[in-house]
Amino acid sequence: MRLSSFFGQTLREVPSEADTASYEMLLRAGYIRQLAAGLFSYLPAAWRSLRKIEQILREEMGIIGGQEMCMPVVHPAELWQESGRWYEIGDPMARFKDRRGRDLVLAMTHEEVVASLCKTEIRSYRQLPQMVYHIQTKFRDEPRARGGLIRVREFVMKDSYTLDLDFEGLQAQYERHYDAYYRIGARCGLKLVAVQSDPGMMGGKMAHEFMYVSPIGEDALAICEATGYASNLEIAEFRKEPDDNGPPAPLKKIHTPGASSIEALAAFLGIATRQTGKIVFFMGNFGSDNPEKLVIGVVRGDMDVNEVQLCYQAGARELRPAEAEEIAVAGAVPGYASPRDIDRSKAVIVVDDLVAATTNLVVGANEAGYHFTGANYGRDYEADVVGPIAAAYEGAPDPIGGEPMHITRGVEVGNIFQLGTRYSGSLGAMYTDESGQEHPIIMGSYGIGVGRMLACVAQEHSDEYGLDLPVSVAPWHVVLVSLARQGSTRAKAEGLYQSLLDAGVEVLYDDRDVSPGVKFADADLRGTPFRMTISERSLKRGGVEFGRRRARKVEIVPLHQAASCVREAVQEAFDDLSRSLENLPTWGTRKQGA
RNA sequence: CGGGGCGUAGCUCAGUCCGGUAGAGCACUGCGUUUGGGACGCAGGGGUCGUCGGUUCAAAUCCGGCCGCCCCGACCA
Repeated sequence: MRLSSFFGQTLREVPSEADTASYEMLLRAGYIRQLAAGLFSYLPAAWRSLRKIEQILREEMGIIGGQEMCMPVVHPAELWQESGRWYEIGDPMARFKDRRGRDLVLAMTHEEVVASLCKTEIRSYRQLPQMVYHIQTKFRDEPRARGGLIRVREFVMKDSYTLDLDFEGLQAQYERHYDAYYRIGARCGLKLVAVQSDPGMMGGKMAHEFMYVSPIGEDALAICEATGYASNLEIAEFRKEPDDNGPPAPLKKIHTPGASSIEALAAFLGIATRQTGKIVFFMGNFGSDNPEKLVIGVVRGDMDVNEVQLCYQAGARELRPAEAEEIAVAGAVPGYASPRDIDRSKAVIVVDDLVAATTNLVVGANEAGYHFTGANYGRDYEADVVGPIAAAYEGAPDPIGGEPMHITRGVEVGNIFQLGTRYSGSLGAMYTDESGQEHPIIMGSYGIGVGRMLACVAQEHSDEYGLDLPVSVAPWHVVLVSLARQGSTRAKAEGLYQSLLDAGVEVLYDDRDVSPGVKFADADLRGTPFRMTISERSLKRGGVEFGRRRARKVEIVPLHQAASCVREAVQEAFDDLSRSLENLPTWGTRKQGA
């Protein structure tokens, strides 16, 4: 590609909307342009990179037996009504009508379509297992897009779907995806970490997310290097040892004026926050048949509630923060709230298992300015559910070996879900077994965001000068900078460009009539891993300069060897990436709890 | 959806408080000088100041509605 006629300009100044390094660099390097919130155009540079990522996805899906296909972006509402997600998912699903008034949706994902296809395509156990995938646009009307390509509304995703006779088959395909996802990350030059995750609205029981660990990530992760435990904080467990607060003491009501927070209470009484109980209030949605109900969570004062776990333990579909009036209905007094004296018909009380096992906590008295000391579970208050609802925290002992966990952040690049019969059941995707019995197909679904992968690679592989992409993802292998001022040099540059093309090297040829500084700055920004410079000066020294992007030292390569030299360097770079595949985690070698 | 910020040239921003002929840098066009890390000079082109309405002799500026973008929170397959 000749830069003189290339579409996509670099920006010298940082666009004000750039909130992450990846976004800033992808904008400045002329890869992407925002059209509206969460909607991006991919300029030629980005498109080349995205197609390379897609090709890696195709190859790895092929290796584990996937067959590529393509399913529509627009779906009839009936399909989503049958699965129930038409009703479960609210605003994130974009809905519209066609000219006949028929309800349509923009695809958020394709479980329904796959299940629907299975109804006609899969009849017999002889046709299973199967694995299909496509690389297709999705739309999710996110309440708030951010981070450039990190969180967008329209995006391209590779999503694959496995179809099995039974859970053993599902497990096998799940494990193959687990391994493939690690390989995909490595081939893109990005280290990913698999963490256990919440199956959430996908249904099913086991799920992992493949995370790019970075402070820009939106998910919090609990990871223990020592034991290998790795989990999304949403479902992270940790080992709990109750403090020894002595044998149960009598319950005593005490005056605690102004101590309406845990910190103030602990300071007032001269005790540690861990000797108190913290009460939090949510409104739980318990499904269409039940009205909303107050959900009261109780954790130890030094801990926070894990909302996902509280929701699960309470048996609610979803939680939202409760309003003051809603709290008052059950008889609770915020700031001095107590698990005692709650109207149990109006609230679901969930007590953390650690709290239930700890004696003599200080809790509110449901009366402004008063608390109880010596509160003991079972004697002084009871719960509808006792379960783990406390959020893991920095240094919390991991559930396997009790080693301290580290809380970090990560971007979810991919995920794998064991769906089971969630969709095949509701949509009637059945197969007939040897004995003539019908069973729902056992499904799994597996996604990787293509644009998000590019964003993460860009985030990881950039410096103050711009992008420095891995050879597998960079739009071009090498940028050929011509500083030619004489016609004869220009002719040599043209010849070199042609010989690089002939050698199969992907070359961006800077043939523009601009100053050297501009060319070097753009070369640094655009992220090609190698740079070759031809000029009167280099020719005087015996050829052309060649080296890594921004290399301090460059080697002089004779003109006639230049193309093969680049080709070899590119091959070496690919070989390096291949070597990084050798010691990747796999399902078989993963540590317990990973 | 709640809280906050912003909307002026392709980009980054000044001008708004205190109403009175729309600005700068970068980018772009032409000419000349330059030429190994975002050169210089001269001459140009480009904006119904997000939008609709109100106040006023007069609105980028004051007031109100709406729209859009960004940040924090909520939400997130």
